[in-house]
Amino acid sequence: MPLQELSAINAATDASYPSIVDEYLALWPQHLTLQAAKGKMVTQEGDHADHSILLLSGWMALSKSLPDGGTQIIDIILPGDFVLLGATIAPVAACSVEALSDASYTIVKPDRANGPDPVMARMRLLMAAVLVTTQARTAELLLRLGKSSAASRIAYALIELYTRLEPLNLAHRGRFNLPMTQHKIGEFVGLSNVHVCRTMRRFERAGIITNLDHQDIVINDLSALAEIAEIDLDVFRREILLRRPQ
Amino acid sequence: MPLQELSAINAATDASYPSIVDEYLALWPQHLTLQAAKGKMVTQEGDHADHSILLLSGWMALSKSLPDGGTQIIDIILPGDFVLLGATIAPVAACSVEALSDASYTIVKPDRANGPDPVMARMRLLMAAVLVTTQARTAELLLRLGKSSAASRIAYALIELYTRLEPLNLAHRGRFNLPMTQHKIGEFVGLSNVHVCRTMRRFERAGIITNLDHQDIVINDLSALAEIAEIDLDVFRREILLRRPQ
DNA sequence: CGCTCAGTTGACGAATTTCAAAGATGGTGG
DNA sequence: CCACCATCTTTGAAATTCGTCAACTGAGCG
Repeated sequence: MPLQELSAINAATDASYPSIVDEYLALWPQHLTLQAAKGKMVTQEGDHADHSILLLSGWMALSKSLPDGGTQIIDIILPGDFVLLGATIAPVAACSVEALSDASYTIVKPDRANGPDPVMARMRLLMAAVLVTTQARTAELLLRLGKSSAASRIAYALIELYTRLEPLNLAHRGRFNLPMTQHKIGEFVGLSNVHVCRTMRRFERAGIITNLDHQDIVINDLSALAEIAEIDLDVFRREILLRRPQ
Repeated sequence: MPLQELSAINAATDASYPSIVDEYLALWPQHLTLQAAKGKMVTQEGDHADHSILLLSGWMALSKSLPDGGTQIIDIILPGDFVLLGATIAPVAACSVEALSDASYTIVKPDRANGPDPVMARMRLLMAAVLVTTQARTAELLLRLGKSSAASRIAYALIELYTRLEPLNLAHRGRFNLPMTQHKIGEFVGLSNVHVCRTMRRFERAGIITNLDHQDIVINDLSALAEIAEIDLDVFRREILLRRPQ
């Protein structure tokens, strides 16, 4: 990736810390900020892990793989999201975590959230809020993989990402940066890269989306996309978006 | 369902309360036991709900539906499992809960687990343990729906259920009661009922499973099934099974 | 310039769904 | 007890969706 784009991404994400990140960092002033370059596996499935990751900027993917090599992305992680890698009961990562773009993050040890201290209680509440929405997203993705066509699933993925990026100020007027190859998108929605390509080209020829230089996507007709995805946008926002406690 | 079988099921499940249920009920002696007849929707997607369900006996299914009517089962709920219907932050059920067999359950209010009281802390730990394994199962199912063939997914589902039922004393020597129609199995693994039928008949003709009167299933060759499902049974048990805290 | 990697497109084949019809089963009411 | 009914299972045939293979293009980078 050219240095120019890199700094552009960082500028955008630095400016967009969601409020939950601010609050977390305030609750834990001693935090350490870590960096991961695009493509780096931050955690491998099976690794020992009893901590969580709080993503500060950039994109990551939570994924699982079959022995034969097939990989499924379970969830796309955006700034402000927690990843619960493992619990004290089961200190083994069930999923891999990979940086989809250059990213920065911080580690959350479980002892930061277990205890009677009111700061810890607040931490628990913040993390619970993120985890509930993560579960909701995963369940929704499962529904899509089980019951929807290729076009519907891709339309759904684009809307999910756009809807989540908008309140983070990472998407404006339908346009956002999508740091995923068609192969990765396929791993997310359960399709081959070839079929992802065909379907997105069809959307593009229909004028529904525009694909600028394979980095930026523009959704020209959100309601058309929502119809293909079988989404009621209002309901969707209510269910999928992160609600900050209190 | 004939009365005979009903009492047989109840006898089996009554005898098999997992230890977590015992502990929960001891922690909360004032609990109320509720009943749900087979087929009853205990909770509808979209309902107001800020509580959890603890299943005491029988089977339930957690599911989501598309507007066009397609339904995907997100998770099969067995005795001892919690269902987190909604959080205080978002008191709306993201999923429906349906009784797959006659079942008994109890409601867990959030105020039973939020607080500094050591009993509540213990409750939090118990619930967290169940929720972590639930998430692990959901992620694994997502991987299967995205990347596996029909045969592999069905083999996987059978092994998942068998593996979970065994420590509950609800499965013995490969045999267990499966209170799901082929249509429901299809909703679980993302296939049409017709293809579920074809695939299971193929397993049966290969001698891998036996289907007794459409109620009881016998896994004759677990390792063959594991190979089809691309599962390492030891790893699988470690990752998927409920670990009780401490 | 030549390399690699990602996107694009066509042709073909495999996996799965849908449609349709024929058994099987258990429950219900006469 | 029997007849009827609804639901579930089973099987075949046709249609559809999607994956694989293969070739070509274009952009970025050394």
